[in-house]
Amino acid sequence: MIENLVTTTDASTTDAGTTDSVPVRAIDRRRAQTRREILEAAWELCREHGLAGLSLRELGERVGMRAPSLYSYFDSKDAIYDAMFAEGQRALRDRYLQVTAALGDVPVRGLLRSGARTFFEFCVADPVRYQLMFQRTLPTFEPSAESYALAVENLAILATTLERAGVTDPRHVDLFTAVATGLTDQQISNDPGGDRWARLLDDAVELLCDHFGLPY
Amino acid sequence: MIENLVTTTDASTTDAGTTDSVPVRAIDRRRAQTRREILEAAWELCREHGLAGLSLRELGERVGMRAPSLYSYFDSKDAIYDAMFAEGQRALRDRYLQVTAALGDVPVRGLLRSGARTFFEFCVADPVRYQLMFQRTLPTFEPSAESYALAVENLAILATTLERAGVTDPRHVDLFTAVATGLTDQQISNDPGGDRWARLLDDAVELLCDHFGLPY
DNA sequence: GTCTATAATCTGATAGAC
DNA sequence: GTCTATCAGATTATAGAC
Repeated sequence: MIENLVTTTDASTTDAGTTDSVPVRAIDRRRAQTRREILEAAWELCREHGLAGLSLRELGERVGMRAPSLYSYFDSKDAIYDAMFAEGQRALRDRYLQVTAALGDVPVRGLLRSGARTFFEFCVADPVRYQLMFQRTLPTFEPSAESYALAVENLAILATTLERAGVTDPRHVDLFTAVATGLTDQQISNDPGGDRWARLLDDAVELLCDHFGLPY
Repeated sequence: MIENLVTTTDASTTDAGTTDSVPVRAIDRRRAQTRREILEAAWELCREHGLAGLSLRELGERVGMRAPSLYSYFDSKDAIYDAMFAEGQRALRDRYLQVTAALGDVPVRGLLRSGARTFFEFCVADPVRYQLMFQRTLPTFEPSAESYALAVENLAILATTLERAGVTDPRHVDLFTAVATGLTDQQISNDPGGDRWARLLDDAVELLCDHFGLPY
């Protein structure tokens, strides 16, 4: 899923050489592949032991290497969290763009409905990712400037979608995001695996659209 | 604040002896006082280093004793978290009861408005407490049966308040809680110390009341 | 790039003297 | 009840051989 999610914040942009470029690029590809494997294992471990329960020993073991070898791929543990954060933001962006591209001239309420549902399902699908991306729970970790920029980009996409739908009042924007995250949060915290709040999503969006005075 | 919050889950119910009962009770009081001091220091440290950043050595140092001595007051680190969780639930209950007692025959919308604001302000006042009470972020910690019962009691108080206001549809109850937690969560995560979402609270409640068809 | 070895430090928890 | 000493690990991170 999400095949072309590269996750290389540093491995690209240096493949301009022409001579010997084939083996070099093969090595880069291998390296990027290993980074992906490490991150995939990191996600697994975080789902098993909680976000803060990630250990480099166990992570190394999971990908078939010793903990110190991980430092060939990431500068620190927080750098791994940062790559995961960025990966999550990219995945959300791809999901947003994919959905908004599929909908051509859908009515504005449908736009907001599917926007809210896209966010909701993305978050519910992986609570640990949600925790990393949207909640301040790891005291030491703070996203890098590059990763933070991805988060800002996603907020911009959201704002654009709302604007396309005719929601321009900042208070309305904030209310919309609050309702969406509230339903999401309750679903994750109080009915994991269920649909108790998911079933309220469309009604909530409709209610907000009425309040905003949007056309049907 | 909240003077009579005793936090003794185990220290009471054993003061039936008549002979020598005065010094025994004095010792119990001293013990309970020390427990309170430990918990107060634990809150402080969690606010400084995050919920998961609590360390028994540092906690002992903060209250003027060595880490092992803490085991005279609490069975384990998780027992400390559990006492904090219970303390939070009791504080919320006291706040609820205090507010609903002050309002006698207030109109139903006013009841919901102040109920939502009570919850909102309680949570925003102490994000770490909010995290401990309402978010699953400490992998090892799970509230004890007694502490969990306090949480259930608070949910019952909330349900009763909503019912008093005429909100009986379970979907409406869930929507109300989702909106309240959504505003709360956004305020804590994206505007700590500010009032960006606090200012939307009354409008949101009014919107929900309209939707529920409640009288003014 | 991967390894071993280890630094340096932290952790929660226990034993037993006093 | 408090202490010291310690268990039995855990942790991230680095040095240096290969």
